[in-house]
Amino acid sequence: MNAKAEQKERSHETILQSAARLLRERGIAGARVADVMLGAGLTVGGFYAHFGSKEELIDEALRRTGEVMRQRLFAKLDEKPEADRAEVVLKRYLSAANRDEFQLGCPLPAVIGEVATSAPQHKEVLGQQIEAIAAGLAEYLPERPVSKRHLALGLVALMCGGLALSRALRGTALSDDVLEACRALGAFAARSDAKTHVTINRKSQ
Amino acid sequence: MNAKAEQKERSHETILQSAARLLRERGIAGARVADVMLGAGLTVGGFYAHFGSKEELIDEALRRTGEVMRQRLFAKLDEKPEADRAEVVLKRYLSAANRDEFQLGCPLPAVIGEVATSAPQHKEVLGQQIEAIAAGLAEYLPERPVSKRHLALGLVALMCGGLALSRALRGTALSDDVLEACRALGAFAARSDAKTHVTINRKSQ
DNA sequence: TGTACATCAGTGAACGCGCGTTCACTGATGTAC
DNA sequence: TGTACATCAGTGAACGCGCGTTCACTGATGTAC
Repeated sequence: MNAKAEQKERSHETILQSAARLLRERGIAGARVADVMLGAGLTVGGFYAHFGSKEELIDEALRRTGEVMRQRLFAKLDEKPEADRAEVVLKRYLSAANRDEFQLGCPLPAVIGEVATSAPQHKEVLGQQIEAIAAGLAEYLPERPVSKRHLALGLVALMCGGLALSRALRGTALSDDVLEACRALGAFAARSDAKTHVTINRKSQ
Repeated sequence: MNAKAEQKERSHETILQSAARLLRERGIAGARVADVMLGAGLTVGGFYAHFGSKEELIDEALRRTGEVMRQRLFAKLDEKPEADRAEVVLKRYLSAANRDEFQLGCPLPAVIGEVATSAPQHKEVLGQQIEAIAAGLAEYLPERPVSKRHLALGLVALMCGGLALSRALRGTALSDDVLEACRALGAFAARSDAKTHVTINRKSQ
């Protein structure tokens, strides 16, 4: 490959990462093309040599950030006791770090409100991301009267909702309370042995 | 009071209701001043005789819609068995009706993504709404190793998150799955007797 | 190897559009005498 | 009661600004001979 083509590929990647950061921090509308390019060290005009439209960029950024998130959530779970794994995922997600660090955090809370009224393609990508997290989580869930997929979907909603609320309220005491409350509720539902919830609660405080 | 003043008061109310509807349907950015006025049967120019700024309108609409929502959620609970009440609230909230009907639905899912990056006052109003729902819900919750407030906050996150996701995915099968999953998870945590979850599950399917 | 031309990633200014806000104006209602 | 003036809710056009997108241009890299 050419030095020129390599350069372009590198730029594409930089733009995508800049978009990913802004998407997580400010949502779809807030990830402005000019800001994305500025964040990538480039100027607005060059954008359309890399992406057909802003919507394409958002789709790609959503997929990418979702993937990164899942890798972080499910990393090194084999080092943990089997019964703890779902709870570990929940705690990783519902953490102050995931609320505050836009470089690596989850994009879903920033976009769930917007997707309902934006380009239909985003809806599809969002659905895929949710199914993917739920599928990953389902593997570590205990037997419950509901199917594992349903339990996992409920937990994903709890995770997204909790993180979105705590981000919306960032800087207030309530923000931390919400995170902690979601961790406790999630653990109560996700622990293999429901009787262990006393321990869970002690841990999460 | 004058006929003139009465007219103005009626207009104020109409504008607020139009704003409430758009806020629930499209969020803060989507509730455009011109659209709000159009929905109230008026023209843009008159807006600033009623509200100091769009932000003021949003604050007022958020408070109003939150109040309406709470009244609907907690209405006539005394007719229900005590142990069912929290579950009834959850089912009312996590219903297809609350997902689809913008006239009466909950505003929180539409705004949680935006509040993080919009006017600071909105953050405060959002916090108040969340505390209010949680406080209402807490009264009907069973004893758990977590405080009732914390359990309630977790449930509020589950409700908001579930409704936001199901709205974002509206029209897909996943949208309904998410609602149902959240109802089941919520009921599991909120029922007085945790052992009854088999029944709960049967009911919610 | 050197030279002349082609390619193309990126620039920067401009375009059209939609938004929140302002403002001169209108006409119906209210007030003073 | 009637008349002249004041008030003010609402109109409609304009303003400034920011956004996504386009486009003529630049200059470094690549290609052909």
